Amino acid sequence: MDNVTDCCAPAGDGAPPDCCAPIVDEPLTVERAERLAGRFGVLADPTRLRLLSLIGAKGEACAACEMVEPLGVSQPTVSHHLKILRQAGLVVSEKRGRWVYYRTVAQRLAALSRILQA
Amino acid sequence: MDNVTDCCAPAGDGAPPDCCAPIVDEPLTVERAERLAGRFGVLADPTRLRLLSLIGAKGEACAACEMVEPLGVSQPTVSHHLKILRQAGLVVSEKRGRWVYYRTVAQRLAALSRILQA
DNA sequence: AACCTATATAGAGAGTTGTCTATTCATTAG
DNA sequence: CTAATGAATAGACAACTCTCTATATAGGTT
Repeated sequence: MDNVTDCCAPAGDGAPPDCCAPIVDEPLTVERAERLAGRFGVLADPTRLRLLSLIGAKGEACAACEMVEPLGVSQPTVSHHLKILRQAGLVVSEKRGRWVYYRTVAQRLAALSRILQA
Repeated sequence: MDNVTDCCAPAGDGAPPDCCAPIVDEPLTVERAERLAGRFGVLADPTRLRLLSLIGAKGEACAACEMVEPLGVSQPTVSHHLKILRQAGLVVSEKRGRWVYYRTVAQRLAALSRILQA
C-alpha cells in the first residue's frame, strides 16, 4: 500500500507540519537532514527523473507498454525505479485490465519544491 | 572560480531558458535528466543539507570555525562537501582575514524549487 | 483449466560516493 | 623570516546504488 508517511504527507491529525519550512530558515536536525537527503536521493537518478517526467507529461502512463521502450532500459529496471518512486509517494499506481498505470502526486512534488524555496 | 554554468544560471545572452520548466510539463531529454539528477544528487546527502541549512540560517558561516564542530565530521569532510556545494553554485565563498565565509545562493535554490513545481 | 503476458523479485557485478587519516598549500601573525 | 593555523588535496576503504539476467508471481484470456 505504498509508504507515504513522511514530512508533508497528508497530516491525518490536521496539524500542518512546519517540517516543510525551507531548508535555509533554520538549521536542520540530523534526523530531518537524513530524511530529506533520502527524498532528494530519489530524484538524483536520470532514469527516475525521466519516468517522473514521462508520467507527468502524459498525465498517466503504463509501466511496460509506455515506459520501457522510450527509456531504453530493461523492464526490471523500470519496475525497480517505479517502486522507488511509489515508496517515495511521488507516483501512485492503479491496475486496470492487465496493465498498471501510474500518475504523479502533485502535492509531493510541491512539498519538495517548498523545501527549496529561498 | 566555481562552476555555475548550467540550466538556470544567469543567462548571459538574455534569453530566459525554458529549461527551468517543471519536470512534469514535458518528457525530459536524456541530457537534461542527467544534468538535473546531478543537481539533486548534491542535495541527496545529509551532511551537505545540514551545511546548506546552517549557512542559510546564519546568513553567513565560516568553514572550520562554525561548521566543523556542530556537524561532527572532520575538517576535510566539511571542505569536501563545501566544494561540492560551491561547484553546484548553491553557495559562494569569500575569504576574509584568515577564514573563508560562505553564503547561500538563493537564486539557485529557487531554480531547483521551480523545477519541482507541479 | 491451461496458457500468456505484464509485473515484481532475487542475486550479482560494476561503478560511484562519503568518510577518514595524512599531507600539502597558503596566508596571517609575531 | 619563521612559525602557526585555516583550508584544500591525496589516497584508501567501506557502503551504497544502478543495471543487468534469470526467475517467480499474478491474474486476465481463450
